[in-house]
Amino acid sequence: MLDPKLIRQDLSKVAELLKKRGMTLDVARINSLEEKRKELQVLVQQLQSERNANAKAVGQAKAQGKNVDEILHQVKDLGEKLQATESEFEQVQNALNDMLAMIPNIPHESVPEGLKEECNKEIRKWGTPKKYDFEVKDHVDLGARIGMDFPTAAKLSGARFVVLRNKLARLQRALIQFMLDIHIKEHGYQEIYVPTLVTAECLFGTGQLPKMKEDVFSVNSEQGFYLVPTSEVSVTNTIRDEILEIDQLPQKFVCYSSCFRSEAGSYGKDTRGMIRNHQFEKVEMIQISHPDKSYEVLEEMTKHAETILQRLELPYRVVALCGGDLGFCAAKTYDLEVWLPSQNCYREISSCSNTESFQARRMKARFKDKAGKIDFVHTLNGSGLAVGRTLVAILENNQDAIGRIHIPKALQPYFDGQSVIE
RNA sequence: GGAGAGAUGGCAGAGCGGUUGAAUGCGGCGGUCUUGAAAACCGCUGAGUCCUCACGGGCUCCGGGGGUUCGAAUCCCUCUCUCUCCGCCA
Repeated sequence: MLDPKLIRQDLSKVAELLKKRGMTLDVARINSLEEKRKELQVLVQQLQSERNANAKAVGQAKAQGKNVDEILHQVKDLGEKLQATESEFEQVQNALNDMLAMIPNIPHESVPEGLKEECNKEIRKWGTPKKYDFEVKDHVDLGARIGMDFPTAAKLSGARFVVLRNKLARLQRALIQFMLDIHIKEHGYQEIYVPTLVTAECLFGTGQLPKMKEDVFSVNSEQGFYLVPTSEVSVTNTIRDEILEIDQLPQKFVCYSSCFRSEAGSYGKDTRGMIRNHQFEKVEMIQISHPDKSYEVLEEMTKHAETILQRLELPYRVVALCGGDLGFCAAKTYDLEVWLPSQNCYREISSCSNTESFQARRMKARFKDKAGKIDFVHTLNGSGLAVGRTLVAILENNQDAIGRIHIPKALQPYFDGQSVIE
């Protein structure tokens, strides 16, 4: 959520800045609602003040044993008037809040201009895609022989799921452990385990609701749970409604969890394989940062994700997303894209974003500085990494002519010291 | 699943229809004292929001929502969560 004060004071500037995303703000409607809001709020508070004064007068009169009929008569219809005004005010306020909740974050000034994917800016590249003197297979073909089982997954749950058997299941688990160990031991993150079934309130906090409702699965339960599309939802919401002491910052969490996405709106996209499944595993980094530090943190966190790819010897590039490609909450995002030989291109494997105070404001996550001044924290999140896609990348990049998979050195200790999946 | 108890400021804990945003204690901050520290004493110490250039002033919040009332932390309804006992269970 943007700062309501900013919206009030400089709406045209906000509208201008949002154009970078290709977003058009309904300035006229916001202005007229805002005007009404002000008028009604002043009126409501005036009436409330009157009511309070009267009630106090009654109390005092009674204490002195005086007759109160006269005061009571005077305030007879105040209640009704107040109630009517209050409900009108509430309506306007709700309408305004609903609009506010749908406005995306303002892009950082360093975000590349442009609305299309092609406008994303390559920041750096690491590694060189291998040359293969044979026809490369994609992960589906490679996986079929060694335990990647889509037919069975389809039997269980339908399209966009996978069953991993035997060594592939083991490989996935090794990757999770490997990533967690690096982030915990080398990058200083604290491991955290969280629920993957959460309330609507959490999803509002991290910005998936109300606008991105179609992307998340809701559970048909009494409690109205949702399945998290990323553990960012649960982890970031741990600080909802909190006022942290300044020395509690930064908070660095790493969390492994399953993630669930409905992938509505991506029909026909990546239908083959395990690039875009309804359920996938992810190791997620979250940082709760001081506002002054959050852009340093973003750089640092991106490097942390890169470390994993480097250790796994997977070629990748870092891309700064352009305005039009930014997620709803993000002020700035770096995507890490890993080389996939079968597609002959780089594909997203991690996304690191600074949401600044956008999520913090939605969830009232604040901190208190030394002087006692309270302000919103900045929240950042980054995949470190998407495990399923990492598995795909390892299979495809490390295949040989006879379809064996060579395990990267750094991962071998997590894989019983084995170097090959035959 | 059954029976009961509870939810108040950073924490502990009073208040159970009127001038209480809330006694008291602890903690925290500032000061006096001290070579320094401790102790003692004094003062301050919740969040949010609206109007205002400002000075100020108002409003909201005692787990969430609704109701009764001129007036609710206090009464009623409802939901959530926590605790105790019984049952069941990975």
